[in-house]
Amino acid sequence: MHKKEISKAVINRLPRYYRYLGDLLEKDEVRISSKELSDKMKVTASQIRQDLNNFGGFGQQGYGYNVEYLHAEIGKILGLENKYNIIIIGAGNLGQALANYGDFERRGFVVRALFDISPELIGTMVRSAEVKPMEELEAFINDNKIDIAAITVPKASAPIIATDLVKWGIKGIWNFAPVDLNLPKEITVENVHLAESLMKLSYRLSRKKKETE
Amino acid sequence: MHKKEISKAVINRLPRYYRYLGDLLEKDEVRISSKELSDKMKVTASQIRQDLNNFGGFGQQGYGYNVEYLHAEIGKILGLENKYNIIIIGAGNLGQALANYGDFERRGFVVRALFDISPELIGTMVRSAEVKPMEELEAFINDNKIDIAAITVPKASAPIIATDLVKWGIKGIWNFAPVDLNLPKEITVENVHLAESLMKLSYRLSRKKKETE
DNA sequence: TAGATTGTTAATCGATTAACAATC
DNA sequence: TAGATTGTTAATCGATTAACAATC
Repeated sequence: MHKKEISKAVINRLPRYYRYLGDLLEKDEVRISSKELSDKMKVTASQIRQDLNNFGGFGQQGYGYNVEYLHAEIGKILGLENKYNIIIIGAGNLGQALANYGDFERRGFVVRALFDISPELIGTMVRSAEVKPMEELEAFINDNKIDIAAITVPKASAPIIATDLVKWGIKGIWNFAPVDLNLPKEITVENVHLAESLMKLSYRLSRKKKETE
Repeated sequence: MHKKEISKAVINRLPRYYRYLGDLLEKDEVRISSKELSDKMKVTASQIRQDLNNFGGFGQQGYGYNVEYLHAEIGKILGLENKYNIIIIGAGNLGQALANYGDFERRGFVVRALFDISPELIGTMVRSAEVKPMEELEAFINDNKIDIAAITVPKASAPIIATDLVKWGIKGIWNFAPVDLNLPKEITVENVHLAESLMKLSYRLSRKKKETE
């Protein structure tokens, strides 16, 4: 028997729920109703309840949801109870920015090393991770239990490197290169296409400009 | 009379069409049918035709689409025929990474300055843009025609800075802080939530792991 | 108990896909 | 002209919202 597949739209919303619940938790809020949360997040209460009920009944009639409990449960759903070892391929500004962002580590994502071809970068430290030469990549993956590789290299090299990474056993790829990686379906690829994000902004700006003309 | 609003799903796909057409253009491809493009992009040909016809009939029966023409038209739709002046608030690694990314400039997005509070950064150059003190922000916006402000400051300061930016006339915000900015609806905000992207990756990884257990 | 709010079913809305006549 | 492929309408599918009985 097949458990109903969770839709992509729902999954996309989960991290945002998690963030809002984390914020409430920091403010020592104990309980919240779907209605209150819906006001804050500007989505319908109905959608919140539908989304959560894909995973289980986390609330209580007449009361609402316990903030701490719901936060923890969504964290589990998102797989945040696991620890993830990350390597970053490409130690340019973006790679360094990712390595330096301490919030990831708080959530259990630990950057183990960066890799680059530039001799000036090799050997330097970014936060607590070393920049290593690409030649050591395969061995490093073999010797360490690496879960995720972030790709921040130029467009042209990204597909080649991705193929290598998969060959060497990487299962999760966080891709920042402006290209779609065609990899076996058992590999999980999450894309961050900054240029496309900027174009969406420019679309909306230029359309608003046209409206007022 | 109201022209039918273009759905968000369609707009989200436009930059990807634009990218694929740009790639084809570089390979000197002259024409492409919705079927061929659908094979490459792994979406249905029907969706491609539907999406494009929201904006006009760019193709020709029996022939398909002229790559160069369609690329240019989508560029116009996305507002890429305009030039955009950008400032970056926060000159940390991420801000510097954005300023250094030359591809944006090629598309008409020019970084005019970065702003930061850190004395070590102030006065330094990132590519062709200077890091200036936050005190000069208001004057700089007044003296230059700034279209977009990228926010790469910590979560706590982001909403305050965003409010100031709006007060000083900024209409477009590219927000990298992990917070939702509640601004007047005439302000266009495009969010890049890296932590949420990483959580989506971890969700999918941990679910695949469970499946094989 | 009475009031509040969930969990869930049913209704609606919107987006995607299929089909095909129009036409290059 | 015959073949190919668009533009567009109609059918299907999926996601969101509304409604309300269940129940804390």
